[in-house]
Amino acid sequence: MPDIKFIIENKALVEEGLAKKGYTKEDLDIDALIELYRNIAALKTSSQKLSEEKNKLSAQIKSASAEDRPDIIAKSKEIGEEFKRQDEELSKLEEEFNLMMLKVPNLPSPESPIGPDDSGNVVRRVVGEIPHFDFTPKDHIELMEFNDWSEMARIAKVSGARTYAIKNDLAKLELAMHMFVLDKLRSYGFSVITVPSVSKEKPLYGQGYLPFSRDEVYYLPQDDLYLSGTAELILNSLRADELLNENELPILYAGFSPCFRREAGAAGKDTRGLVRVHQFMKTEQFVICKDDINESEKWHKKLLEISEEVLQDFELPYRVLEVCTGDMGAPKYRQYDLEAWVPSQNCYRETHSCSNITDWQARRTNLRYRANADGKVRYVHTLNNTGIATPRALVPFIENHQNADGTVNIPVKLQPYMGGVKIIGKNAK
RNA sequence: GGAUAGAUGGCCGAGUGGUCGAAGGCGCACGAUUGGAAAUCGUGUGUACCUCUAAAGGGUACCGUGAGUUCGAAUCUCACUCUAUCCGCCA
Repeated sequence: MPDIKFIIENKALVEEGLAKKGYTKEDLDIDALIELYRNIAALKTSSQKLSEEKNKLSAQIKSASAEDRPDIIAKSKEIGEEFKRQDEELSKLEEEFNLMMLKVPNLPSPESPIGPDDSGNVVRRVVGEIPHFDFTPKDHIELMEFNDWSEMARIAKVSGARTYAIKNDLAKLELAMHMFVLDKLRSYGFSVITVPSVSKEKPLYGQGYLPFSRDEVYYLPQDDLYLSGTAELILNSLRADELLNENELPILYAGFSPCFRREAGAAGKDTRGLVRVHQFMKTEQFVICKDDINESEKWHKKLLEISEEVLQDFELPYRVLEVCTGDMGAPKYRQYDLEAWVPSQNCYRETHSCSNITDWQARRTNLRYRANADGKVRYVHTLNNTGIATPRALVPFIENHQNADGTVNIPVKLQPYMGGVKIIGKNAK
């Protein structure tokens, strides 16, 4: 949701950005949007003039003589009626305009690779050695069964498809990963915060989930609430409508929450195991910073660096993908994905998604700050990145670190979070 | 679930029909004072939009949200939302 004035003044640029993101004129008609805005401005001017006149008359009434008074009142009433008519028309147009504005995506960074879909994503770097096993490696499901780490078949009976129940050392590992990442984020100055998984509707618009992908989110009609797909949703609205002091920035949150996704568009994909489930746990990095593209790009790099460090500490081979314009969601200015190596699938799978949203969400949540330099009020920039998301991250973790006897090595950095244990599994001593 | 109370500017808080964008305080900015700072004193300090513009200026709206009464609403009426406290229940 960029500024309408910016859209008018930079129409060519905006249309170019929309095209890069794969928008056609049918998706979003910028000319119609601008036309609508012009109509609103004209009507507003006209109705404000009426209001002005009416106010002037009202002010006279108190001091008017007894014989003038009825005339003034009558005139004022007349104007009032015309004003009401125009005002109603104005509300209608504004509602239409606002709905349209909610559909305007963020413009992509000039640095972002241009492409139609995920085929246009660019590998920026590949880190770590892909393991070569001198035995036949198990996939993560086999490892779980072998070590009595899960109840996948039974939980499907209870909770349906795409759910998981893991136990014993694997359950401990899942929680240890979050504790490890939360501690790391705290050391970088983030406030650790646990947040709810239910949300009212408004924050979904604030985040930019709505009006774009309603199918993806669980809805609780009895309470008119939604289940959150990520703590980003909650953190993005936590400070909504506030006017911050620049000295409060940047605000760094490490948010932990259970997350829920319907996976409506993923039918048939990753149906087994821990890769894609309806409910998972995520530690999220969320940053609120100044309205300065250099500043937010700096944070974007920093967030990426932190999650790369997580994967390195977990001793996982991974690659950094820069997501192309056509594969980015509407809110995003620039996006990197991290993908960790999954031996059983012989490919990299996404574990982290790191986005600079610039001021797009802040405009929706009305989150602003007063700049020290000139005292002006500006929208903040927001950024988000996965800290760690489980159980998905367990998949590359246990597959890459497995031994011939079915045990799994715990990387040195994580051992303190596992009570000093170096190897887990039924054959471990 | 039951019962009360409340929602005003960056924050706190006054304000029961026109002189209220709104007292006072805090905060913030600038200035004076000081060797420097604190304290003190002085001055200033809302947001959004429209119009005009080189700049200034002019105007409209906003006191939780929505409707209503009135020539005129922060103030009166109605509905709703949210918050706090107490009781009950509860991980």
